[in-house]
Amino acid sequence: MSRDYRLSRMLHVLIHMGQSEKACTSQEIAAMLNTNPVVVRRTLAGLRDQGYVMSEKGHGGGWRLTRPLDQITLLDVHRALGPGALFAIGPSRDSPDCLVERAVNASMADAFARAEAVLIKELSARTLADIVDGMPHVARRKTHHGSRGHTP
Amino acid sequence: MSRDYRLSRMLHVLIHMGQSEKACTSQEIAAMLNTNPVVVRRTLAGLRDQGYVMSEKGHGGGWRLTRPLDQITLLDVHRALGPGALFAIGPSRDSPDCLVERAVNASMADAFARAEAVLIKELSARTLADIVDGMPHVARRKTHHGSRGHTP
DNA sequence: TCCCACGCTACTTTGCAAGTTACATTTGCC
DNA sequence: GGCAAATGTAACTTGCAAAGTAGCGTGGGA
Repeated sequence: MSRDYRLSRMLHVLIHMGQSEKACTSQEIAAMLNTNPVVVRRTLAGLRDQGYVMSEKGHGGGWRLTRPLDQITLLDVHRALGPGALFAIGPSRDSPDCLVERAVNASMADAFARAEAVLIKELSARTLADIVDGMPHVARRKTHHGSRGHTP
Repeated sequence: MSRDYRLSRMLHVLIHMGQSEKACTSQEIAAMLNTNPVVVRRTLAGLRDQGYVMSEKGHGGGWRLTRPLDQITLLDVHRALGPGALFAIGPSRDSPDCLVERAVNASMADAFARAEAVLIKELSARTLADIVDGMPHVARRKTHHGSRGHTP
């Protein structure tokens, strides 16, 4: 079962944006993430619509953060990416009228809801600035990406 | 992103086995889950290998529980299904040398680990018998499945 | 002996998000 | 004004892991 790497990727990208003076183009971000510029635009569109980034067309255009890193939580980003499932495991719907299936799904839903509550709490308690603060000192000023772009 | 319904399905099936006097065939279980008998055998093989069910060939053969429902937890079943991901979201590996990516993944890993710990705790604290106890009284004795098999 | 039933391999199909192509539109630079 | 940089978005293709399926082997009870 393939995984959803969008959250990790966007957190990565947003921190780089927060540390850059100029706008980042979709092409540059695509190179950073080993993907296609169109995929970058699709993903960032959600963050733009929720107000965390803004985009500009034309020369010198690209993407910029709209607020400081300490005002964006991991939960903010997760939610801006849209209603994707948190858990890979879900309730089956083979026999909706079956009382056993209902009871099983109810018990699972309760267990998963508790775990989700913890995850939501954890994600909302961390900002992008916290992630930067957790990095080695030298890295805060100059991340791995030099003038020659992201290391493949 | 498709979901993994095996846990829910197996919990469903195991409870029915626990309430049945006779063995359940792969064909019967497949009908219950709207799937193919081969898929049922594949999935139950893991539970058999871990000792929760046993299988018998030939007339009157099929699958049976090896222990009472109150001695099987949701975690037991989950683990018997093999190393599948709990979360749909994962760490990206676009730039393994990038310090930002590492910091992002470390922060996410910590948050997800806390949620996973809660889920593991919840799943290990519930048995299949607890699920049955949570059902309406009449349903405990005679679940929806009558002599004519599972309702589609 | 026959048929029930599991065991398992090998191959095909499916679902769906990413990948890709293509084109429209905006915008700053020269 | 022309050109190139850059986003926006539709439409189509691709990749891939798990389910679906066909087929055959083997054990075992009637």
